[in-house]
Amino acid sequence: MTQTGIRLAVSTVIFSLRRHGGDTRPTVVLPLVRRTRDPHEGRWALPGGWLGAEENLEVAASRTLRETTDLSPSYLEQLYAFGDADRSPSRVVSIVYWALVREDISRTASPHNVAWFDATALPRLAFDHNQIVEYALWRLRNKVGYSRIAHGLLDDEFSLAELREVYEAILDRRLDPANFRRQVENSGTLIPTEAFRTGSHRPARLYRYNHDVELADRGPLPHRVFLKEPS
Amino acid sequence: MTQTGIRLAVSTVIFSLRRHGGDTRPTVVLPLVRRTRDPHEGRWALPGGWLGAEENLEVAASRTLRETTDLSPSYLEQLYAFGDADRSPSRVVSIVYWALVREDISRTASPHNVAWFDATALPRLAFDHNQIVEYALWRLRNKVGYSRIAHGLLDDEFSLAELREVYEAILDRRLDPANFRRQVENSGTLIPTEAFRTGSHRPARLYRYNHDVELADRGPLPHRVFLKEPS
DNA sequence: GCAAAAGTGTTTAGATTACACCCATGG
DNA sequence: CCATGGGTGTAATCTAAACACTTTTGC
Repeated sequence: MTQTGIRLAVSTVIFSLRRHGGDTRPTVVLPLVRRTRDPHEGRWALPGGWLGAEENLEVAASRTLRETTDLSPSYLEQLYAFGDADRSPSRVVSIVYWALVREDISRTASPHNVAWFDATALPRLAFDHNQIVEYALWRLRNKVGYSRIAHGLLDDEFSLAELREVYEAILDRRLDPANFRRQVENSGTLIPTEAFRTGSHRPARLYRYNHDVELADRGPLPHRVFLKEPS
Repeated sequence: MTQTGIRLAVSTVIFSLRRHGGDTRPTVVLPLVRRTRDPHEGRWALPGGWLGAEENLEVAASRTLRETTDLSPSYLEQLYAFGDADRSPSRVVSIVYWALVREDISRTASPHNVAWFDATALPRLAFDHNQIVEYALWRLRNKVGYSRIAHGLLDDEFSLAELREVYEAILDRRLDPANFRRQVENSGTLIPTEAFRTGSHRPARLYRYNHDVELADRGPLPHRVFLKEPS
């Protein structure tokens, strides 16, 4: 009944946003860690680590994420368990999470073995991590359509244009500002504040997320009714 | 670097349909296995077993499912990894799959420590298996709305009424036959045959699933969802 | 013929889309 | 005043839902 040789790792695909030029549109970026030992020494890999003997999975994801990248996520959800026998020289089953980090937090200095990459232009990563990131990106794009996870990439207060930019960065297409406004207004997830984002043109009202509204699917516990997902 | 005391199990929530009375509507049922040893001796539990040292996760799910219930699924998908430290007296992380089994196959004699239960009226199960079944049911209900998994509970050829009954059993509400017909016809997933289901009233045309159409969300890897024969 | 399910047609309400247009600000 | 993004209005289109109606069988 003893099980030998199978080790359990927990890794996380962390998404954030980054504006590369001066005031260009944001793009989806993620932090990777350069491996300092075999296998795949020198390659970039997802942040992660071994599951502690008495540690819950989600706690392990938070811990390894913090230890390797020094980040704390605003959203964390299990993605998938990857366990093919040949995905690593030794037998490793990885429980992979995915997370969102606000742009300002992801801008703090990273450990020097950590670097941020554009999510759509990754080098060849260690193990099966390219596939894992692809799946996480698919889930992110999928989920932004029927939940309010986009808020996990923004500050407490934000303008509708800023929220729309998050959607546009994730979905990689432009959205009609007028229709976008109505959609989110009708969703009841936003509370208007009295503050405005002042800048080069007409000030934009700032909104705050309505925390009374139920959060979407953080795993097996919540109960939603009947939603649609694109295929 | 060694990891001690954490064992990896693979379990599966298996759904099928059962007509209880003479020609009543089908309900969703699932097979459970009575535990013959501690912990939770005597309680009903999900079929499963330990992950083999060189065994892929999906293969382990198929194998343990076959070994404990003698069933072969028409659909198999990873559900979630449950790993809370206190979910079992010893540390066990369970990779849970969920599966569909056609009604005729589920009617074959089960091993005598296996029994079928109505999915909505379960006794208190071993470990956290009640929660797991709840989540699998939620996923099934969710997924039936945007994919064609319902076909996994039917024979090769079926009438629209039979397909609708599957939806109604899963969603636990009646659907308008006229609108249901149009929806599935427009989805392009059905191929009409020249056969008819003859019975007490006007014969109903039989349809076949269009295997050219891609199914939604089958997990991260480019693998097929509908399994052919027992693996 | 009658009952009941198979199958078609139509109407309505709501959501999505496209886009015209006004508003408010910095410069 | 002008350029630009903020914000509103509206018509066309698409979809889901409700339900009346016709068709075809067993009895």
